[in-house]
Amino acid sequence: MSQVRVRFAPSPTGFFHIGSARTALFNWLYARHTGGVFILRIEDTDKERNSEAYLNLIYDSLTWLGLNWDEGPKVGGNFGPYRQSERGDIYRDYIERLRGAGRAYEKDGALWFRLPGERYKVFDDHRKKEVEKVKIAPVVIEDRIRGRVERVEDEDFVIVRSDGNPVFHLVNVIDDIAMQVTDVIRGEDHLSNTSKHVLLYEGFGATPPRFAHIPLILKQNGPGKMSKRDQGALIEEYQRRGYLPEALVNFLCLLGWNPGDDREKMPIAEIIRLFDLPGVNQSNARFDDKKLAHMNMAYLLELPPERFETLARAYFERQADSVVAQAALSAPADYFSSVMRLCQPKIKGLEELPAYSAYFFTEDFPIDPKVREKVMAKGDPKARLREFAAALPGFDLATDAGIEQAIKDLAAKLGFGFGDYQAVVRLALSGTNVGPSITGMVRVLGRDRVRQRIEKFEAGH
RNA sequence: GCCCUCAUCGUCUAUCGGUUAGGACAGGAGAUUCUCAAUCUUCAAAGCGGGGUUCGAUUCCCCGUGGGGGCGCCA
Repeated sequence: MSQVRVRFAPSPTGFFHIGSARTALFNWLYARHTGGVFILRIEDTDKERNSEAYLNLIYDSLTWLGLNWDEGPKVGGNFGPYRQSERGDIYRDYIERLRGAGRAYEKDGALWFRLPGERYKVFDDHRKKEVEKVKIAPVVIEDRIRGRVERVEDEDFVIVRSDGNPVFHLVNVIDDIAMQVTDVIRGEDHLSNTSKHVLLYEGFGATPPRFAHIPLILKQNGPGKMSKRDQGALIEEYQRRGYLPEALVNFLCLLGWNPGDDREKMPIAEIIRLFDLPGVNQSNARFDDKKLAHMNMAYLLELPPERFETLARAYFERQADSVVAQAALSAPADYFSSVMRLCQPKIKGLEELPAYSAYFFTEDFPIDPKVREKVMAKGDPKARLREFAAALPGFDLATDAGIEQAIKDLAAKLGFGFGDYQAVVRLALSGTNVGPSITGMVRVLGRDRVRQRIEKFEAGH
């Protein structure tokens, strides 16, 4: 069998969203699974709505997700150009072939595709007008996911607008023929259009590709499919929020596909090995940001610390206008590194990082009044803090275990528990009751900073 | 309105006619721990309705119902 050639064909008319990304992903997976070719083709025939910014967003998003294309803009290929706006000559040739075969005619300034068969007129009460229909056998589509689908396409349709621009159905089919696409993998929203496409293939005397219509992604709340306007729909939003692309890709794979067993978190190489079109579900899936967040956390936890640190720095750099980010970025490299190692196992996503780590980078952090009230209400925390400060010079701060032992010794000597010191020291050092281990905090902050913060706290509270 | 399509816990899903209907996220409870997370244990939670076919249907067929999509000189 000849090599698989699939394409992802977005139009740069809006933000790149989850649904498009999943379609791109499934095409990419199928190409990688079969050792085929993944083509990127830009469907920019709608001059009114196209923009270069949206085009660049497509490139950026695909690249960020790791969905590299083998043919297309920037990388070239033997079937170019890969932007429809540059393929006018090709379309003209194909259109002439259609005219020559008597399958296209002009009406109202536009070019129409002629269906073969007997004609009759009928009133369409949805469109509130009389339309001409054609008696024609149903088009049969052997869909790789849906099975056998039959649909009657019984009206001529426009293929070139009166302004001279060819419509989507036409150029989509022409390009798939010209680029020798073997498998069309796209959203189910195109299933009803497929009858038009099959008829066009026949009009051109070409054999249609195999079709695979994948289920749609439904919006998280409310009715309908996910669209660019929905909360959490944009790829760039996840990029900006510091999500890990491998986590997002893994999550997206599971929306409409599964390996056939209970595994969920899987390396992409394993997904490529197992992915196949018959394994794709038929029913639509609702987007679930909680599950995505969980997947992201799982990936974040197992990241090598150096990579976490790199990503964290990049995240702060994107927030250059924030005071916390400024402070974090201007901290000494080894200090920043130590703080990140403390934070990585504790946070669920990079976007928690600024709030979670702020007090490491500034002395001007707030004391949470509710936490203060709670901590100061029990026992005699001020006394514990004084005792801690007094013992601090004798602590060995080299390791967490050493610090833990020092606090335990102090507590045992004076007849208190570890917790009696932990809570109030944490409050004085961070202003809150959440965070990394107290031993790690003391070690990373260092003796001087710890002493100063305790003194400042004692003076103010 | 017409056409296409889909239907298992709240959500994502497993089950190739025979299972105590399994897993994951979210939720509840507990354990662990220096806080908070994480982690571990555990609880609750599903076959849309009605007909068939069959010894036996979540699984196959039909009809409803419900969801989704399409019916543009948008893609």
